[in-house]
Amino acid sequence: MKEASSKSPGRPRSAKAHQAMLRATLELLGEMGYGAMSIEAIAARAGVGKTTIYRRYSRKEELVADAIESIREEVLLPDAGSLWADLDAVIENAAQISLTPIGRQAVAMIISSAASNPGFAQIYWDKYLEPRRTAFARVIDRAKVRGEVDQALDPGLVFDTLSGIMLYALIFPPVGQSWQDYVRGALGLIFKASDECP
Amino acid sequence: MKEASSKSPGRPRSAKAHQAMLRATLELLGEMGYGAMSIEAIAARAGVGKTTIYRRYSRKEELVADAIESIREEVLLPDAGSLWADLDAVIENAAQISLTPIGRQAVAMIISSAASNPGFAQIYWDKYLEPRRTAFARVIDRAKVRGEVDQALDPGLVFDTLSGIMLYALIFPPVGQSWQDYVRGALGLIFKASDECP
DNA sequence: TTATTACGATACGGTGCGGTATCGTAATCT
DNA sequence: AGATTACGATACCGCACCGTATCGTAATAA
Repeated sequence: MKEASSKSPGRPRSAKAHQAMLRATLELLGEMGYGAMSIEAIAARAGVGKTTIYRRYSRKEELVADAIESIREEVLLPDAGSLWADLDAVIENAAQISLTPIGRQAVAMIISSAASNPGFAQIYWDKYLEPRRTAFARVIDRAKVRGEVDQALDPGLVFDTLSGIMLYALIFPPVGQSWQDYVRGALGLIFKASDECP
Repeated sequence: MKEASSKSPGRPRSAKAHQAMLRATLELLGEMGYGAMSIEAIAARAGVGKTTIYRRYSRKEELVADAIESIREEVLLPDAGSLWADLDAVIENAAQISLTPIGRQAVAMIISSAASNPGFAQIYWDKYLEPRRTAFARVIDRAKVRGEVDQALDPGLVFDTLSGIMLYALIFPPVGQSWQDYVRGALGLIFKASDECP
């Protein structure tokens, strides 16, 4: 009734239970962080038995990696008409995701376990950063066509710098200014340069 | 023989034991991260009794906060003659600290617990970032005197952006390029702008 | 000296979690 | 139908840790 695959006999694995445990994993990750998270707590939150989790994952890292990987999203950055209108869309998109508890804890986990478990950083890169980096390159391309920025500007480097300042502002929230405005100001530092400096 | 204070009678608290537990805390923080660190392990590593720790700190966060706070360092940025020579000194200084296991875990801890325990971020700001931010402002001032950058350039904003890209490069190490060179390239993005755009 | 406090070491009960096993039930294949 | 596999629930053992208490010893003040 759920998964009409074929192969083996017996009751098939419940997609519902699987989704519930991934969801609970993300919730708890956001609430308490990777280290403090227990399989028992995840099972309880998801309303599934521990067995059902252990049947799928043998280690916590596998579960968490899969949970993060399950976050699929579209990165849509339609042409807003001008460089800054496009940039505002980029900032807003990032704000709605990175300012989330899950986003915070995911980043913290990546940094903390970068040495012992580089897989987390890879997943985060593949699933989150890389698509945005590609989309951002298109924004810069459009700006180049419009003559708004230097033709030689490296989109990847700009994206990394932008990501950096966003991350920084996430940890040390600006005072007397919105997160978005602050990021916009830092971005101005870069694009004042590549305007047109003949 | 250790702390010749006055007041109360009885054996005074051992400065040696105190220092040993702070040191062990930093070591273990770098090795396994905040969450996985136990008081028992700290006591064992420091060669002190658990009692001796509990007599001073009632919670792990207090101990860790104090340990991080105990890292005192001078931030010396002597005039190296040119803007880029000064900047190289800044980058090198940051590299030697942030690329350390302790530095990594400290940052991870701050991000992870930023919501539940803003004290960590505050300590990091006061003890690490703020002194560097001030020192960096002097670097920019010198560059302004030399006419190397725009007079209106905001030193704080530049510093934040620089810190951001450093943090980003810490999480996602550049490939085929040293950390320092990568940061230098990103910095070029900013200072190409404020060179002299007449 | 005596009183007082800290020390390292060890032991203790309590708790939470890991990971496995078991149970009765539910879903699916042949 | 019967075989097979997954399910949620629960119990279980073992372990690591927490936080406190206790012990004999060391260091200091009066």
